[in-house]
Amino acid sequence: MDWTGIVPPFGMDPRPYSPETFAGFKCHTVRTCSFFFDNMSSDTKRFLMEPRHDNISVDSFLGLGMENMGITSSKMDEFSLGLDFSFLPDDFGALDSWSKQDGEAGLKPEILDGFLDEVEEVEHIYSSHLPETQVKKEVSELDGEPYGLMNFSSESYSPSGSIGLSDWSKETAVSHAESSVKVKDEPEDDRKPLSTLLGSWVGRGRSRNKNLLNTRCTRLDSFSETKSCLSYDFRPRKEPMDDTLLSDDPITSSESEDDISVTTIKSKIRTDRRKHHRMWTIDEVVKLLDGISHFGLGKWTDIKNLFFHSSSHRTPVDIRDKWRNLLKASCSNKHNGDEEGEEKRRWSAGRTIPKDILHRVRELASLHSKSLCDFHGSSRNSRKKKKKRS
DNA sequence: CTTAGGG
DNA sequence: CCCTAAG
Repeated sequence: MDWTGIVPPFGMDPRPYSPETFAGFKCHTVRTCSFFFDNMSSDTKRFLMEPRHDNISVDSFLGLGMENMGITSSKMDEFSLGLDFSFLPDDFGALDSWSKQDGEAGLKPEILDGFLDEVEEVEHIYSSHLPETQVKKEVSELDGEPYGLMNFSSESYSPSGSIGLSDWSKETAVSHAESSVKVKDEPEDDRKPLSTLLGSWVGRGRSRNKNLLNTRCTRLDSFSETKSCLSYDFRPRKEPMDDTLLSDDPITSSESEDDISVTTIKSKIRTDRRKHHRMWTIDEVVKLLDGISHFGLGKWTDIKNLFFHSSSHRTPVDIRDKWRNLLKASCSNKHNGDEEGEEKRRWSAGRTIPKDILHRVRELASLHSKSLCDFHGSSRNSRKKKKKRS
């Protein structure tokens, strides 16, 4: 097989596994199996690798072949911590009955659905990289297998329509094939080491570009790392979402994933990693102030879309919080007589906000009838905060 | 979903 | 930065 253009997960060499068998079914050829395996989502891999037990360390699998990439196990810990396989049941009775070619007994629909989604994604990847004839050939090699993995045609279930891991994989594959990961209109793009990047991939996805992505994570807010959001979470944070990619997705959510199953399966393993703290730059603050003067107070989403569109971080809430802090600072800092240059220097040290900025803050605040210095901590006789919207 | 407010 | 309650 020609490996060109086929990108193994996370830059791993595609061939270290060479599993003759895995997932309980035999592979006709190593290359078929290996390819199939590599392009499978991690969830599916694990599902197949560990049909009965849920307590095998993910690291032990993910670490496979990673040593020669200089990825330490501690870094892999960071990576694996962010993964949530909770959508899989604790016992894999479904698979057991399935393996006995019993499609009915003990086969929980939601489990099957989830698994079929994965299979679909595998098929998706599969067909996206191979000529059709070759696909059919390869698939037919698997067809006769006892588990009949590929026997489930895509019409045997309603496609979830979720963007899915497959799309992300394709995206990544393409980018890697072109040996250039495009970061669109993100000037302050700071490339992070792989460990950090992995950490970003698996961090909480919630509220990241939520206004753009919520179509796929509908009603799953509370479960940041559920299956449906996995693909969402899996994106590098620095990578702004491609609007075209989003908009051309006809089906907007995987509502079929009923809350009950998600809720019941929801894991206790909630990796609660905070978003990386990003210092606000002067430029960002200026943009924020410009946004407020443009839209007025409270139009955080508008401000975000117009002035922070290229900043994939900085959610409307972030912007609002920053304004809150600026307002507070403008109050406490209003009796400051430092000269300009000194302020700028200290700003870079993260200490003081330039006076002109605070001036604008106060200006805007008074312009919008926002009483200054009425924050809880600022004055001891904390007045009631009265807000007036335009 | 978007905002406001508290932590 | 996070979470939650309100519209």
